Order: sequence, then structure tokens, then C-alpha cells
Amino acid sequence: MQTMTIGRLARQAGVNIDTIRYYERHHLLPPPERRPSGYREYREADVERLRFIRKAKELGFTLTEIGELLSLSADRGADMQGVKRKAEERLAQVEQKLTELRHMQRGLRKLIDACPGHGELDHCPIVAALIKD
Amino acid sequence: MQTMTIGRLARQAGVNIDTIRYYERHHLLPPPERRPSGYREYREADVERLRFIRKAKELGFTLTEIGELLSLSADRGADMQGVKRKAEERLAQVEQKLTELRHMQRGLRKLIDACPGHGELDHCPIVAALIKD
DNA sequence: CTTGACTCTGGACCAGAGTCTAGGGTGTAG
DNA sequence: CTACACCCTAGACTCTGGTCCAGAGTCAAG
Repeated sequence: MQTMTIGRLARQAGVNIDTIRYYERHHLLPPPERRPSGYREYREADVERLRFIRKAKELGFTLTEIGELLSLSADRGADMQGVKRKAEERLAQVEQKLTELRHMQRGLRKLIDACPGHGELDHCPIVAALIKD
Repeated sequence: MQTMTIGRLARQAGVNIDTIRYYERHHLLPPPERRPSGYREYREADVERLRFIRKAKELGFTLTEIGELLSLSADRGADMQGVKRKAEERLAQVEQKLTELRHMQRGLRKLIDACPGHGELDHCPIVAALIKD
């Protein structure tokens, strides 16, 4: 089977070498085989695993959550339920945040529309609304 | 005027006492009056300010950004132009964040909808999608 | 055989946003 | 007056997600 060193894996997966070792220390990557010299030897599956991590990070999962996802998906006895539930939890979080941001967006837009954009600050509706000291 | 100690302010605003002192050091809260003993004295306005900070934090603003937001009115020499521009910048940021979150939302939703939620993990579309490029 | 690129380890360091500790002083109810 | 809760300061520590470094060993090309 074809193997590669850590530098090659890093380039293939588009991450820093130190990040790979960091993930190993934090159990997101299994300890790899070693050459007699101590060099780590990686396989294609490790590239995939790193891509999994990157993808999940883009979806806003923390490394801890990703670790859970990975062990769920490694557990060949498990079924899809756990994985789907995690994704649903994450979706709920995202949607909560969306709601709050839309609220903020409406508030800001209203203030901006009400502000003439010139004249004394004392009459500025934005200042009035934000800092009622 | 009614005043309160730091502990009371902390309870009212739902934050840690140390967080209040931390915010003061980082200029998110103005240095409060002091009793002769050195105890800080806060007013109702400080509760509001803390709530504002908490809200903005929940929306993903950094403390630095919140500081700028709060100091919009400190610049008594400025006129509305600068303030309006800042508010517009914040709005742009909010909208940027909305875009990112909608992207996550779509990604997650697609995966969840495709996943039957039971059966062998080998056929799980969520796992498959996270690995694929 | 030498050179240069690569890898190893352990540990230091970073930003951001707090949180906690030690060793004191203060306020107030009983 | 005595508890006891509260407050003060400076500074150390936490966590996340890495990144960088020194000093040493390894590998491949010329």
C-alpha cells in the first residue's frame, strides 16, 4: 500500500503540518504507523479524514463535535441515527443564530434609514437609539 | 440617584463580576464612580450597557467591534456622517454573517434531508458528504 | 559525502474572552 | 463586637485552535 509522509499529507489535505500533529494529540486522527526512523506514515484514508474535518469545520462544528462525529462514523455497529441527530442539533443552532442576526439587521437598517447622514450628532437617531446614557 | 455595587450589577446583567472588571480594563465600560472605600458604584445605565454588550456578543461581534459601536457617541465633535457610515459597516458585517450562516444552513439541511436516519452507516449520506470533496 | 529538504520531540507562544487566586479591606446584621 | 458577605488589586490561569521554535535525526540527489 502506498504511504506518504506528514508533509505530503499536509499538502494534499491543504492543512499545516502542525495542525496534523495537533489533531493527532487531540484524537481526531489515529496515531499513524511509523517508519523505523520514527517518521509518520499516512495513507489515503487520512486525506479523507482530514477533508471530513475541514468540511465539518466549515459547517461550524467545533473540534470536539467533530471528534464525536468521527467516532460515530467509525463505529461500524452504529447506525445513522446518531449522526443525523448531531447534524440536526447543529442546524438548530445555526437557525437560532440566523433569527437573531435578522433581528439585528432590521434594527440597523431602520436606524440607517432614519439618519439623514449630516448635521449635529445630538440629533442623530442612531446615537439616540444605541447609547441612551 | 440610586447606585449599586459590582455584585448587584453582575446579577442584574447576568454576567460575572470579573467580566465587568475585565470590560472596564478594556474600555467597554467607563470607569465608574468610587465610594471612599474604593468600591465601584454603578447606575441603571450600566445594566443597559452590559445587556447591549451581551446581545452584540451573541450576534457574533468581537469585543473590539462592540467597543467601536459603543464609542459612536463618544465623538462629540463628529457629525452624523461618520456615525452613519459606521452603522452601515456594521450592517454589512451582519449581512456577511447572515450569508455565511445561510450557507451552513443549506449544507446541513441537504444532508439531513438525504439521510434516512436509520440503517448502516456505510450508506449514510452525511458521512459520505463530509468525506467527499 | 555533502547539501538541502524533510521530520522528530517537547514546549513556548498567540489572540480572544474571560475566570480564579491570594491577601487584604469594607459593610452590616445580630 | 463578631460574623459573614462583599469588595479591592495584581497577576496567574483556562480554553480553543492552532502556530512556531530549537536542537536533533533522516532522506535523496548530485
